[in-house]
Amino acid sequence: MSPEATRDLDTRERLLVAGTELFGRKGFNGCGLTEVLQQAGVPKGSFYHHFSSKEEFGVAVIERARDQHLDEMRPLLGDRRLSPLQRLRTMFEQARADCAASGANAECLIPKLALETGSLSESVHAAVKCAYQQWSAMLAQVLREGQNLHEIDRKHDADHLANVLIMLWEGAAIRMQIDRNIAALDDFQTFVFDTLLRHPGAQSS
Amino acid sequence: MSPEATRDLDTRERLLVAGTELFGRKGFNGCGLTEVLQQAGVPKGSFYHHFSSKEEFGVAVIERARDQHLDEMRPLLGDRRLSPLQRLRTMFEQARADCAASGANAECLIPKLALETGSLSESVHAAVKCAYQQWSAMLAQVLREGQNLHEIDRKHDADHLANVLIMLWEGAAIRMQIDRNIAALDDFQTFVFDTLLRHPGAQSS
DNA sequence: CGCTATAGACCGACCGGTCGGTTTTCTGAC
DNA sequence: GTCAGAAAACCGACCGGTCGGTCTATAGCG
Repeated sequence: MSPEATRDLDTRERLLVAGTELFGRKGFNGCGLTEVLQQAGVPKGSFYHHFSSKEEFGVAVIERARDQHLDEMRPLLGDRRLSPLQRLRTMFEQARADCAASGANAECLIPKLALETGSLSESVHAAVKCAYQQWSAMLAQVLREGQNLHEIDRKHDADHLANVLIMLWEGAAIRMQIDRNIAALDDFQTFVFDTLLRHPGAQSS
Repeated sequence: MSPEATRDLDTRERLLVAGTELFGRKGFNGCGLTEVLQQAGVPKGSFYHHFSSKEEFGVAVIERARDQHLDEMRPLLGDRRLSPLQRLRTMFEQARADCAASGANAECLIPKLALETGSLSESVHAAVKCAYQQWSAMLAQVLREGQNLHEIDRKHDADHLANVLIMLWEGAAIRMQIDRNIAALDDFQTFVFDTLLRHPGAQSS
């Protein structure tokens, strides 16, 4: 990487890191640009060199969170040393651990920002929908594998089930944020892995 | 009711109606007081006679939505002419119809506002938790009845299941707001009533 | 009349964004 | 390698507008 690219990414990245943390905590409209800039240590003129508006910045924060989450999910869901069900469990346990450590992860941040800014722009809308589609597709693939191996109950259509799992996770994430503890995520894990996905006759190991 | 009380409630109620609609659409921080006042046709001095701050107003909006939702749920979940499962189905179908008609209902509005204002005050927090506890208790009671009648699968603990249903509904509500259609709520219905709650051997009618 | 409720001008703070100036980096000519 | 000019990136004072809240005056009511 050339020096100017390093400089460019450094400032921009610092902004995105600060935006991710502050928008996650205070919301998009609840946190002014000034605060983001202070935390990132970037003056206003620099900000507008990189992003044409706060809204474009918000889209970039969402896209970054999405891509990071996908990068995290991919190796976990693709780990062929484990069975499909184990891969799913590992992935959700990692997500739970992320939430326990920092209070939120991309799957919590993105819908939160989307709800708040949903009436603003098509860019936000498109970025969020893209995230959901990718998450859903990845989950559905692993679910299908598990069903084919008789490890996961075939009662539910895999695509439908993937959507349901994401919705349930989002609901649990809301409760976590409201309750300020991760009990809801534990409920999610228990429900999904101990009963919902359980194949009649499969071992729980 | 005395005339001044009518007068008092009229202005206050107009504010709460406007707040419910605008906060639901634009969020708490995304919608300024001026806009609420314009829609309600209430001058600023009057607003501050009834509410000491925007935050207190937000809490009142949440509490009103919660109580209205409970008032709506109660007769549906308590209708003994129907079986427990049918009562649940009717209630969620009514909620779905509310969302289809107006874009949201209390169960969508409350977590949305809670996420946005969660770092603000204990009052919001307390009001939201109270809502969840009441919804959950009501659902759990009906689920338990259905399980006792072998109408609803006993695989899941009723209290746990009530929490899961609420989380799943919240997740579906988020998707609805993001996708701008109610397909996610239909997925919720299909999943919950056609598979999840179905008692092995029970008729679907 | 006294109290409640309304009315709206006003306040300082904060908002997102603008814009002229400065510094740093890059590029091509010599 | 040096240098001059251009481009990229940084810098922060400034802007008009909006924000939530204050406060004095007035209207309405019993």
